[in-house]
Amino acid sequence: MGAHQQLVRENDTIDDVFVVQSGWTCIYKLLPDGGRQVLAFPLPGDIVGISFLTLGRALIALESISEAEVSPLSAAALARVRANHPRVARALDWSHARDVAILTEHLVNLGRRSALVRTGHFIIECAERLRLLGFDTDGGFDLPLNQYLLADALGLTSIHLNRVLRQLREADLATFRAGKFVIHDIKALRELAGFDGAYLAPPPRMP
Amino acid sequence: MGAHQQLVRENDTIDDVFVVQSGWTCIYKLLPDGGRQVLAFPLPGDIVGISFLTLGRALIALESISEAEVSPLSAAALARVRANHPRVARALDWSHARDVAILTEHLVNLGRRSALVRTGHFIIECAERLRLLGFDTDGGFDLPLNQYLLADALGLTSIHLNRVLRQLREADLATFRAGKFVIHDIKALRELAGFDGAYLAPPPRMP
DNA sequence: CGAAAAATTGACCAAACTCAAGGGTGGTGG
DNA sequence: CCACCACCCTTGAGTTTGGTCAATTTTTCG
Repeated sequence: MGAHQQLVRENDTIDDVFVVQSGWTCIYKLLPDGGRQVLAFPLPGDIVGISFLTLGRALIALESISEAEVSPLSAAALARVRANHPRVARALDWSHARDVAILTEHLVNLGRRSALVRTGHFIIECAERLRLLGFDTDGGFDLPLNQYLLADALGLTSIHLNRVLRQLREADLATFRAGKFVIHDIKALRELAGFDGAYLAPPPRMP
Repeated sequence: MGAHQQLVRENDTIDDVFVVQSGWTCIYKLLPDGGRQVLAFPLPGDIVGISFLTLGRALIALESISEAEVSPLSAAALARVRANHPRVARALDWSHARDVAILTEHLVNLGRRSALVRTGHFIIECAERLRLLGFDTDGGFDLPLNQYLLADALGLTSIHLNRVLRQLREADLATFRAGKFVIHDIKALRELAGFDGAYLAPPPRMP
């Protein structure tokens, strides 16, 4: 599927979850005044919409932001796999718990961190998530977003985000250009962000 | 149990969930700089910590803020009740999905709403949640918090929250005093907040 | 090449924070 | 009964952070 395809709209009735197989996606909510808050960027392996099966309808929208593969999975199929494969069921539970942990950290980010620290935290989180997926993020990583989308995730205007990115660049911490983050000094960036990756850690013992 | 009792600290290892039976509680995260972000105020009937069973340890802290009853429930007991009572299992799923929806709305609140609108939204949400629990919130409701805690929930300083509360009072929308909100004009407040309560709605058909 | 999208910048403004000082209020012990 | 203390609330003055408006430049892509 191409970039910028809408897979779920707010208030859609839902019978499937969506399994991201490759590429970048985002989930968001719109506001009456036209604003948008990006809630998360589900990555390959992530499952979107588990809770909306229970609620009966989507409270958020889902969109691809790069070329992406996203597979719908019916509630019935999900229930079957859960029933027949306890280890998979546990993995699903863990995945969902981690999603909530990421959402929670995002909330903290918006509520209690300055634009600069918040942006730094976001960068480290992305790098860490990609690293756990097996990507090498030492020097940086692809993040195929424009600054509008990034700003909507970070609760900033795109203009202010632009200035924050310049600060990061001028402090030789990280550079964002053409959909790529280059990290110059990950140690300093982690320190700036006060990053504690415990919420991303895989479970103690999992298949 | 009395007010201001800590039930779970961040990073505690966890074998139980906590069922709030009566009173007000809050869950929060602390920041390296001493700041605090309150994530939610679980009310009677809410269950705290389901996802931490899966993760093995708590990523948040839980505290009572008023006189409250909170019952621990072991993972084993929870699994048993799930297995034996499908309707209860469904209710638990729904409750958890709703918690995530509330968290999500809180995130939107912090990311994209002004202090005034955000505070208004919070008030309406509380009133609505209490109403769904059977309380009469037409004129207002008890909210046994101090302004520090409320500010930490809303991502504001207590000083600024105080000014926002004054604005609400002077606009004849709502008054907060001595742990009570009095709502003067709920219609106008809803409008101010752009409140859409869909995320709180009970499921289409539930026991 | 040329149009559209995205990024960047400047000047100015508004929202929210900081610092500092008072005021209430309820509880406790003298 | 009152003085005192702890905790919370309130307000003012000044600063900082982030937002708004309005260009201009750069990049992307057909």
